[in-house]
Amino acid sequence: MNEELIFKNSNDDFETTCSSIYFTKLKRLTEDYFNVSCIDLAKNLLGTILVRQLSDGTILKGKIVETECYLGSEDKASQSYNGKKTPRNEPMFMKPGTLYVYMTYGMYYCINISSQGEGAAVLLRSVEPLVGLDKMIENRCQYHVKRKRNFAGEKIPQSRISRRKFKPHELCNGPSKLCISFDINIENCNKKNVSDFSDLWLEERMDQINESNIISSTRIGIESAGTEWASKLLRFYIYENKNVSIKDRERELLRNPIRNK
DNA sequence: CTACGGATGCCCT
DNA sequence: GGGCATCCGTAGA
Repeated sequence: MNEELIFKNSNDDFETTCSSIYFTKLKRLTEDYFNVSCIDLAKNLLGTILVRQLSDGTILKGKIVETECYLGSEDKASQSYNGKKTPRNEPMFMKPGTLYVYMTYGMYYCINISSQGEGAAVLLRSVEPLVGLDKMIENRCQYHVKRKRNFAGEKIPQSRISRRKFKPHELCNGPSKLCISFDINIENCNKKNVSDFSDLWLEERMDQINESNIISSTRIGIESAGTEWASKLLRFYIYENKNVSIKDRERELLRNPIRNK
């Protein structure tokens, strides 16, 4: 549609297209935007732009392409199930638009945005990188440097770390990958309200997003909550977007049998 | 391509 | 002490 800009990375094989979003001043989402039901917010967030300003002034941008709902008291998979309120999940109960960042598996973060509804929040699962890909790669690489070993527990030689390459769609295709790429952690983002925070905010979408290109699917990694809640369609993603962490081919077929054959 | 196991630290019971 | 809204490398098809 609009003119496209080719982004080049220091790696030769690393390039991606980026729409004119890079140049456009988009409207920031204000508090009213977040004061809707969890499911509405999860769908509305698809296509909106996540913007992060790092302490050194670097701007990172990405389009939200995958979200999940955690409904609150009734939802067995939610940390706020049964009205459970703890120091950790308090942001889920704060006013809509509040960021809830928590640590999982001892080494990863996830970021949520609270919505209307007691204890309800939307998990941001995947983002399509648009601006600042170099910095995102650096953040992902540094994460490995910090660990000084790979995930098999072997030490990684420095030379190998610097050679590690990321394709654009591998940078933020998962809740914790996006937190690493965007340098989001508890200390710098938890409990802030996205409608009034200078380091992280959201901007209105330019894409046409509607029921025809949203896939509804089951949530990821919550099987232990039991089949009833694990099978509810509370995950939403943009159809045919490469940055989605896990695709649901069955649901895509149901939605669009002709296009998929 | 999918399946699987291990890392790792903190929260909550 | 159990479990976790994950990720990654390896093994095998």
